[in-house]
Amino acid sequence: MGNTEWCALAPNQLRAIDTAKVVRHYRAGETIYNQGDACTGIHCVESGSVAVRFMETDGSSKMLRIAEAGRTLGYSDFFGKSGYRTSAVALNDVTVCHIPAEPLHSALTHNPALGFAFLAHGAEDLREADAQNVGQALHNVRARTVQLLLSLKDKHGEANDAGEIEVKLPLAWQQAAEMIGARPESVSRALQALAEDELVKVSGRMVTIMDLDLLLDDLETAQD
Amino acid sequence: MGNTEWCALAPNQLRAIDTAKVVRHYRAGETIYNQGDACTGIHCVESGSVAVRFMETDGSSKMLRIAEAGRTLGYSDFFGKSGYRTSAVALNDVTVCHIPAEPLHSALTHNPALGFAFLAHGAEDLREADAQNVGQALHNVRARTVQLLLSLKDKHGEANDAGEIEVKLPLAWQQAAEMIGARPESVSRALQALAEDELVKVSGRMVTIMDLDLLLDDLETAQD
DNA sequence: CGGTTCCTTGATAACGATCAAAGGCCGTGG
DNA sequence: CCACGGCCTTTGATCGTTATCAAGGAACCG
Repeated sequence: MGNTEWCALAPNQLRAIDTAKVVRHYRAGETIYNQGDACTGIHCVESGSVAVRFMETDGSSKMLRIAEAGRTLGYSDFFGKSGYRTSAVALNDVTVCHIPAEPLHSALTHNPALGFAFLAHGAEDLREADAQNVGQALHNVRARTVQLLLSLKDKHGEANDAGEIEVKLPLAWQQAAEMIGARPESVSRALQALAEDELVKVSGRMVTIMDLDLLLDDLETAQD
Repeated sequence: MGNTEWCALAPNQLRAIDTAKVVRHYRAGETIYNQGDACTGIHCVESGSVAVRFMETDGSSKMLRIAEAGRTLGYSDFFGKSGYRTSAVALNDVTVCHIPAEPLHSALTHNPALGFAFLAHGAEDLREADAQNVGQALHNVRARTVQLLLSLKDKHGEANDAGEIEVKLPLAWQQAAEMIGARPESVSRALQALAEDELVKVSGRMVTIMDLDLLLDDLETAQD
């Protein structure tokens, strides 16, 4: 199960969770759970990337975040206990293990350290949500696009021979647009502008950051 | 301490916290803690309203949320353990009690129920942050203004004889604008438009919702 | 190869930001 | 009690960014 919150567990507790857990595989586009479904437990992403999105009553929706391997999904809905607030959809081939409510609840009651791990996890998610809020309110599409690139580079970036960072995006422009609160056309134009300024190179879903420092400078210098 | 997460505590644990806590009073505009300060514990709002805001390196800032009586401040920074991510400023006269790290940590280790309470609290904050994200991305200033009004009416609204809801705003337009990611001028104009449509009446910081259902309809019908 | 889906490109329009100025509100001090 | 200064709010005019609409092109897949 990798080195996640579960490290906090004693061997016998871990065994109880391990026997109860269900491992599932999803292909790109498949739904892991749907907004409104009853919350039967939590989901841990073991590999792949999962999009978390929220849909409004009128049908419009927004992608809230991307959960990478090692992240836990639906835990906040679990503790909030009123069904899933969001939907989770696989962005590529994904392995998820589902942990039913009961063994989890029991482990939490017997091991405070596990609770701390979840609290830290929750703090991190809130931090990211707040950061997105701030970015959306204060920065223009170009800056938000850069921020998205920067946040994706950690998990999806790879340095090449030229000292550049190649980021293989796990999402379509359309979805990227949804993440930063813009239209696909605007993201397309923003990336084009960045390419013209020789800050990045774009080729399909592969974006190469030519000079990380220059890109960071660009964020600082941004007019809004 | 009202009926907050602390209800989960046994009498002797409660006493330990009670003796360690420090009650403080703040006047409008005073700072409870500053972004970047070391996190010495958590703060519970006992009365009044507290603004939580985040400032960027360039000086621009955004108000993230308003913490009302009964809410806990800084807990996510406490669990994230790297200083306060945000600043907290009193919007009006406020009573806050500060609970130092040590007794809190100890109570959490000995009482899993307290951990659950904080997890639920965190889930709620994340839910609200997500909702703000969605609103900011999908709705125009008028709709966001309405949403802010609706969210404030629960704590600051009061029904009058005519069946209307009078909402006494705890913040200036300027701050309201910062919350919904807009400029004060835009909020002013949005409220004016709502008044012209006879959905609300505005008089200083008192906003009267003339018909809640009509206002909700307006949100649904909104063009974006 | 035809279909779908996604991306680009261009033209236009609208929403909200920005700038500037004037008017209220309130506390302070004469 | 009135005058003053500061801060917030309103109002008007203009500008810019981004959404929107529309059409053409590229990539992918059966």
